[in-house]
Amino acid sequence: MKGVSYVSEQVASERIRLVALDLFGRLGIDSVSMRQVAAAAGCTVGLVQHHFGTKDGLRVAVEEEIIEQFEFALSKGPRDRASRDARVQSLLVERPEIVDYLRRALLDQRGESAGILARLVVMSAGQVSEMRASGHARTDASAEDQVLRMLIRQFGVLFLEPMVAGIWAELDQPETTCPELKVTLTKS
Amino acid sequence: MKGVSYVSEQVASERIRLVALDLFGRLGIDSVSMRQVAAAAGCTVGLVQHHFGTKDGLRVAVEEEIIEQFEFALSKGPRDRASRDARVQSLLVERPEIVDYLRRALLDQRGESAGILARLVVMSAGQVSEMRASGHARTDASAEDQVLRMLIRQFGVLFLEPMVAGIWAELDQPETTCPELKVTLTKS
DNA sequence: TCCAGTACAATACAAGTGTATAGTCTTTTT
DNA sequence: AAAAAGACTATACACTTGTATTGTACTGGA
Repeated sequence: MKGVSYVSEQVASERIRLVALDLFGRLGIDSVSMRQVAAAAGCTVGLVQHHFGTKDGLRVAVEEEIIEQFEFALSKGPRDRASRDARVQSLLVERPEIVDYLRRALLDQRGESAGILARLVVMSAGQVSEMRASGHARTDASAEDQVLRMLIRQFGVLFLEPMVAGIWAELDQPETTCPELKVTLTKS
Repeated sequence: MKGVSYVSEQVASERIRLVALDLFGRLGIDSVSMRQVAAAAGCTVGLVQHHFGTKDGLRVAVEEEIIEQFEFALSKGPRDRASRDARVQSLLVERPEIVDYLRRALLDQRGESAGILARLVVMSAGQVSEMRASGHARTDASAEDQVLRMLIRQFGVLFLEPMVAGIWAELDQPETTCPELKVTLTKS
């Protein structure tokens, strides 16, 4: 046991999982190599293999981390819709890597990463049926609709945000790529 | 000049460009190899190189195709907002590969593919300023707002559609991955 | 006829990929 | 203390990647 413990001095396997989640979310799984992950985690490729076997094993571990966070946010605290939404929302705001990762998973549709979406849908469906049973949700609307609305309510804005931000970035500093835009906008 | 002309018997460079746009949009540029493009176009890698130089050259050509389609949709026909929106909308509906490609470009934010967004923003800004000048748009609102609204109006639904469809797919056939969901949903 | 230019194919190569294997420490267990 | 287990490194291998190079067939103009 070490006396001093820096933030970066966690157990290595956890550090690897965290940087992998970050890199996967920012760049996409396929665009991130095992060696990049190892370098970012400050270890060698062999150690990543030792802890997670293959790259797909690392992906599974990363998704497991996400699922755990969701389960935690859903299980603790009061069970009404507003409270739960707030907890999920604060999780997503505090950990944007998760949003990035899920956005890519949702975008890809196909591929192994689609599985995590199924699990989140299952969790949301479980929440909806529980809220229906406990009187926190109406029972005169279809459960599918409520699930979809719950997902859109929680992810919609966060998924769209980088897209809108990207457009805004182009509007704010268009002179780097297209000098005439700024003029057009300011004069009109 | 050939007497018979099948649909797949266009000039090869055009065929390559079209299948590249399709593959890039569906799988992402990085996930598509030159050899995949060549195979899908029914030629060899050498020919792709011959026509487009590098993979980045192919990407530029693909984006040029998209820009041309937009310019055509914006330039022809009546110039009021409703007509223009309808033309752009029908372009995007008829060619979903373009939507797929732009969704990825917008999602990636970084990378060379961000450039095409800048060009589309410039085009939209030009449209807005023209509509302001010709009285087809208000001048009491900010031009930035109008540009953003125009982009969201034209792309928003199409960008979101596959994501929502993905969630719906999980809701419709969840028994493949999670048997208990179907029960939960139908009984509640 | 020559010949220059273009469309296309075949192959070769260096770099990067995931992963298997073997080895060296360090810790824990007996 | 001896041994088993785990953390971690180093290296090698087969494969894919983008691209450079070279060669072949066909075209249209001189």
